[in-house]
Amino acid sequence: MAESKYIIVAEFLRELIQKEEIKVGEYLPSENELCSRFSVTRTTVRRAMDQLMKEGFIEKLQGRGSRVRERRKSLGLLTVKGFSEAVGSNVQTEMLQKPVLIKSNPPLTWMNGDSKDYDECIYFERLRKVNDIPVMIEKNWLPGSTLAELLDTDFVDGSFFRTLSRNFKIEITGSDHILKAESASSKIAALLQMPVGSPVLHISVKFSTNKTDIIILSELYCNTSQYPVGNNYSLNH
Amino acid sequence: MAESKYIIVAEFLRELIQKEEIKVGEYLPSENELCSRFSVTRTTVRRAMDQLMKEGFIEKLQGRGSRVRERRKSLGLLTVKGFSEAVGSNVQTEMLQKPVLIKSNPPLTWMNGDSKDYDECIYFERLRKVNDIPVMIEKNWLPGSTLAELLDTDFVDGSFFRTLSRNFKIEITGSDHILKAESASSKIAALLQMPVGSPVLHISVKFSTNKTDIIILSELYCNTSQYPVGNNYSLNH
DNA sequence: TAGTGGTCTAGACCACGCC
DNA sequence: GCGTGGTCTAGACCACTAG
Repeated sequence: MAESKYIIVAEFLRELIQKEEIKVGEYLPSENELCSRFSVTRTTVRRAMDQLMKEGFIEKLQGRGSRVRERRKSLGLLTVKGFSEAVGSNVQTEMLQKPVLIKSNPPLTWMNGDSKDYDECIYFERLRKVNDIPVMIEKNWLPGSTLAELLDTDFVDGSFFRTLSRNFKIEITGSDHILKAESASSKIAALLQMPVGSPVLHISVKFSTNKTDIIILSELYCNTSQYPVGNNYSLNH
Repeated sequence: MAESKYIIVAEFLRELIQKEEIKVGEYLPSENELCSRFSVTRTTVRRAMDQLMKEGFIEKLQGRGSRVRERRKSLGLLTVKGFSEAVGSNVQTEMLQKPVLIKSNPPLTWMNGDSKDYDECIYFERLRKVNDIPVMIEKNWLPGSTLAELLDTDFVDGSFFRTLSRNFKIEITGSDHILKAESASSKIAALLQMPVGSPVLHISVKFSTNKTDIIILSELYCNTSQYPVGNNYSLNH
């Protein structure tokens, strides 16, 4: 069964965006041009573009055209995106543990019932700072070894998610969060340079992607005293 | 300028759902039936239903029909919905302050720059419990006095959001969150029955609605030790 | 005025669920 | 087999933006 035409058109455009052959703010080919290029009707092209709009890749401007937008703005801060896109300026990232293949399971928070066992996964750990003040510890698990290439790859612009998009065509399609306020353990407190027992925001995240077999698990510990965590949601993509 | 036909069809269906003339799990009229009822083509009807799907009201099942779904499931837990929909069972709500019209501004968190001053707003405060354990304090502001009727209205099924939907056709279309882990003040600690200084999750929320002049502001304080806060996001409505 | 996206028609055929 | 939603065609006219 061949793929639908609108999916083919959407994939074509999505790849142009992922490879940044059309950059943020630049316009896609017009609907009529895409019609003739793919020999389809405008309905089909519009369907493809509606899909990309829903995914947050583009926005349409009547009378002007369709433009690539910054995807983060349509997806929210910590909702489904990483950190380097989240805070505008003066963000530093310290890699506490470079990506390695480990032989144990990811944390159990999300590993109940629905998911099989993974005998190995890729793990890395980072410390995020704003203006040289540590604000977040980020532990990441990528179950399975499908993406072992990641071990040898430098992150595109320092961004994990951008690397997944550009190099592997993996896009985040959803996320589940569990939020807790906890007292900082001695280890967490030391890394975040705060007194032991201070309140920290603990977020467990499960990201789902367009590849059904690929998920990403994260455990975040945030010092919110100066930089609270933001999140936003909108139906009007 | 008359409204588009697909908007008229969508409004017709949305109202049926809001009034629960079609209940959760029940099927809408088929696309073809709506075509003849409104004298439009299937394209137009499908457009209307795509809109409702995006808003989270319905889901389509190929070969069967289109069904009303529980909207909360498409919008996430604390993302854009209230509490009584969020936790399945054993939830009690204690009204600490019944809705009143107060003459002061809502809290300043969201009142920066973009928004005008409100000389009055509706305020109410609730304590949410699970299995008789207090888990969340909820302070709510509804700027302006447009909805003064609310003061005399009992909440539909005890739900504030359902009341807005059923009685006022107000639907949540988005939300902004600011999350902080804080130490419980004596007042908060007393209400949540936890020691002073315990970590509490403080969430400031701004809800936007389909009526541009109506927003809702909330300040939530959660004891997450037993009942953490959940949140989820998905592109695949 | 030319080009873009927004709405809409009147068909067609396919894939799926159910009886 | 029948009814449902899913995909697609080949047009049409409108609303908006920009040169």
